[in-house]
Amino acid sequence: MSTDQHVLDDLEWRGLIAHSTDLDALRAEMDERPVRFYVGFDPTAPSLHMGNLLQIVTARRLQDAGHVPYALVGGATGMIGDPKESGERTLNSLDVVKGWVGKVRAQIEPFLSFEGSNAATMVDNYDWTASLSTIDFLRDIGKHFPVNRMLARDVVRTRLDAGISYTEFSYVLLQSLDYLNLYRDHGVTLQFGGSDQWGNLTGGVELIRRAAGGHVHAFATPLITKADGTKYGKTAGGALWLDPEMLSPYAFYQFWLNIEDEKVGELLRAFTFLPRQEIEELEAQTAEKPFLRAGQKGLAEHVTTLVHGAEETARIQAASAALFGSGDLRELDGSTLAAALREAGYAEAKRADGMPTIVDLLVLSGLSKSKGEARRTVGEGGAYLNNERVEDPEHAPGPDDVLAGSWLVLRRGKKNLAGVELVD
RNA sequence: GGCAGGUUGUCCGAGCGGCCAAUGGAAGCGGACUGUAAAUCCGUCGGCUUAUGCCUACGCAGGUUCGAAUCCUGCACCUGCCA
Repeated sequence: MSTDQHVLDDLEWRGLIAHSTDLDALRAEMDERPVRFYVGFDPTAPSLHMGNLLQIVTARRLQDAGHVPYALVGGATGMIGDPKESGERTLNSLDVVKGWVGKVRAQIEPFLSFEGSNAATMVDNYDWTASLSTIDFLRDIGKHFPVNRMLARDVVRTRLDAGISYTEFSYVLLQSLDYLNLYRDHGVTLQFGGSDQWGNLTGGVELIRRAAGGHVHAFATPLITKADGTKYGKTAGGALWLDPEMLSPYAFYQFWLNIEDEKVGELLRAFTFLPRQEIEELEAQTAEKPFLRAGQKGLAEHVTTLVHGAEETARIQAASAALFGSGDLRELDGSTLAAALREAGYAEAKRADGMPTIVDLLVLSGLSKSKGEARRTVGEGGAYLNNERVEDPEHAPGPDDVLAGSWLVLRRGKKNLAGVELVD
C-alpha cells in the first residue's frame, strides 16, 4: 500500500521472520497477486495478550500491503490444547471455550479491515471439525502423519518423559487440517504464527502437499523476550492482557514505558506502525540520551493507542505526568489529581469508618495483597503516602494529608501508585 | 505384570517423629544507586484483629502417637530396573 518497499522486506527489517519456508517463492506469489493468508488464535483465556498482539499487528501489515487476511479463532483447537513444554493443559468445557471465542474475536476485529477488495474474514475451525467423523479424520488426515516424525518434534520430545496425552499429541493434525481446509475452500496459501508454532505451521504445509499436491508458505515470528532472555509478562499481574478489564490501560502503558533500553528498538520495530525513519531516530535518541526515554515513550504511546485508543492514551499520559512528575502533589489541581488516580487505580473508603492506617490503605488500594504483605512493605521502607515515606504501620493520615478534599495518594515501591478516595 | 524409588511452599530442591511455616537456590517484592532502564549490592519472601496466639500447608484418604512433612495402611500419579 503506502509502503515503498516490499512487505517481506519490511517484515524482515522489523525482525518478524524467525523461520520461514521459501521466501523467494512467497515473494514471487505476492508480486503476482494478493495472497490470502491466515493466522490462528486459540481461545485459551478470556483475552489475548502481548504475544497474540504481535500476530495481529503482523496480519495488519500484510493487509496494508494488499493481501487478504483470514483470522482464525480456534473453537476446535481450543478444545484440545496445543502441547506446551510445561505440561498437560487442563481441558475447558465447550461453554467456556465458546465464550472465549466470542471475546477473542471481538478483540481481533478492530485491528483488521473488513471492507474493500482485500477485506478480512473471520473463521472458526469448530465449523469444519465438529462434524468430522473419526473414521474420515483418521483416513484422510491421519494417514499423512508419520508418527516417527511427530515424535521428533521438540515439544513432543520434551514431553515424552513428563507425559503427553494422545489428545495433545494429535493437536498438530487439527491445525494442519485447518490450513488444508482454508487452502481448498478459500485459496489460502500463507500461514504464520509464533515461533513456538513452527512445527504446526510446517505440519500444514506438508499436509497440503501430500493431500492436495499444493505448494504453500509459512513463516514464524520470533519469541519476544526480555534482554536477559526470559519471557515478558511474568510479572505480578501475570500476562500482558489486551482486555482493559483484565489489565488496566494505565498498567498496559506503564509496561511499555518500562521496557529496557536494549529492547526498545526491537519492540518499536515489531509492534508499532511507525515508519522506519522515525524508529531509527528514536533508537538513536535512546542510544545517545537514554535518560530522556524517548524510545520508551514513543513505544508506550503507539502501542497503547493501538490497543486502547488515542483518547485513553492521552488520559494515561496526563496521569503519568501528574503522578510521576517532579512537582508536589499538593500543587496539582483537584480534578487533575482525581483523573490521574482514576487511571492509575483507586479504591474508596467511607469517612464514617474513620481514617484507615497505612497498612489498611495499602490493602484497600490493592497495592498489597494482604495485611502481612503491607506491614512488610512498610517495614522495608517501601510505603509512601502522598510521596512521603511512612515507617509506622499504625500510622493513619491526618486531615492535612487529604488532597483535593478527598484523595490520598498511596505508593508501594518506586512505581506502584494508587489512590484512595474518601467518600461519605 | 514384578521389583525399587519418588510426589514438599510460585518453581527447583533439602528435611526423614518434637527445636518445622519447614535449610538452600531461582523468580517475585522492597531498599540503595539511577533515567519510572539494565547490571550490582542489601533486605524480604503463607494468612489472620502482631499474638511467647490462631488458621492453612509438605500428592489424596485413613491410622499409630502426648506429638507426624517425617512411622503404618489404602488410593492416585511419576521415575528407574526387570519381564
